[in-house]
Amino acid sequence: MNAKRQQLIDIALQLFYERGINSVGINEILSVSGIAKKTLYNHFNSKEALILAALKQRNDNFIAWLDLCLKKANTDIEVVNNLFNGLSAWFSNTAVELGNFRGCFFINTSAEFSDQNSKISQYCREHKEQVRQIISQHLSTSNTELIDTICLLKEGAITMAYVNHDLSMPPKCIKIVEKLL
Amino acid sequence: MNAKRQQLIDIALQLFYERGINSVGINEILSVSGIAKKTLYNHFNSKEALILAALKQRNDNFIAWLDLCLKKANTDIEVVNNLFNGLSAWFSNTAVELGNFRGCFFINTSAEFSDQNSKISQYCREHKEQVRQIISQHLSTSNTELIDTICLLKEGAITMAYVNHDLSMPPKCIKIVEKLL
DNA sequence: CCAAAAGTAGACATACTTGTCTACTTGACG
DNA sequence: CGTCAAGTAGACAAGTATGTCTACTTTTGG
Repeated sequence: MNAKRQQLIDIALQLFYERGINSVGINEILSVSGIAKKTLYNHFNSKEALILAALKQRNDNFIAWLDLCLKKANTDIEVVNNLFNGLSAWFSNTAVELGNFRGCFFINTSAEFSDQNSKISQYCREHKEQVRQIISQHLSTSNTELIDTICLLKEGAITMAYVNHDLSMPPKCIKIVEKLL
Repeated sequence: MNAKRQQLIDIALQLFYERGINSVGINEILSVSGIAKKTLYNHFNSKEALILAALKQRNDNFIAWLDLCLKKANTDIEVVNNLFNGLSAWFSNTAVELGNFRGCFFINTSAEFSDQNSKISQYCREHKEQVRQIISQHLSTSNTELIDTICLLKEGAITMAYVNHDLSMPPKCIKIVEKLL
């Protein structure tokens, strides 16, 4: 049954994102989901495989949410507005699809796994690349300098929201991009 | 003896920064340092106390390095240059005082400790506040918008260097600030 | 309707975690 | 030179981690 598999992924993602991957054990995922250990190891070879599935799930959710945000925009400046207003909504837990804000799952996961060649770290990198692609797709220009700037501001805003508890950056990001155009 | 205490802090900081706090056990710190467990628990009540001491040590190192970087500047634009050139040096392991780059120790630690009210998360926040203060001190303006922008770009550059393996952001940050002035 | 697949419960192996404690040794200093 | 703090080595307690395995039950499809 794939339902059990999906259930495991969903609960693992929620717990991993809420508390960090290394702070959540297999046994907790099992007791919360009410699924047997054998079933988990039928679907996933190891905890790492489950982590990768949870990362992929989060990536899918995030990309879908972002795409929806940016799709509504008609001009480049609207794309920028929608991106940073979207971040604001995420930070203040208004974006239901993304769950309670606890920073970027991929930044957090990179921080936990120091081996930069591990599949996990690589996947985090790929996620960031995909996000960049989505942003790029919705902009009419292929000005890489501008896209770099937007990504830079985005990462800064996420980090400051999580670490500094400063949620006020997204509007400032919009102003900065406006000035640069 | 305070020498043993300092030795424990130094080795703990190195291992914690290299591999993440939750991935490094007390026993490893002891075997690497060659210090007895009793001695560690004479100086620190718990692993958490050692973590806090390591965070403080890193904060001291980082602030000293940053202050030295910025001190050499005579104008605001030079301050900005020195800041981001300093980050470049850090990312490419040219800033010996900061060790091999593995992202920002405080961002990484925040990611590992989900409880935002814990002393550890609070200390990470305080570190970011101190860094902002240092930058602010070296600038002639007290334009908070500008300081926000610089901090935003700084956090973005650190995150992209670590997660994306993109070390090229600092020069771009300088250009962005120049355009905004 | 029955066989195969997929589920459950949970004991178990093995390894590692933090923190305590005993018994012994070393070194600094009045 | 002897006392006492500070160090060492490491066994131990109690808990947790991942992953395996047995034995049993439920679901499902031909």
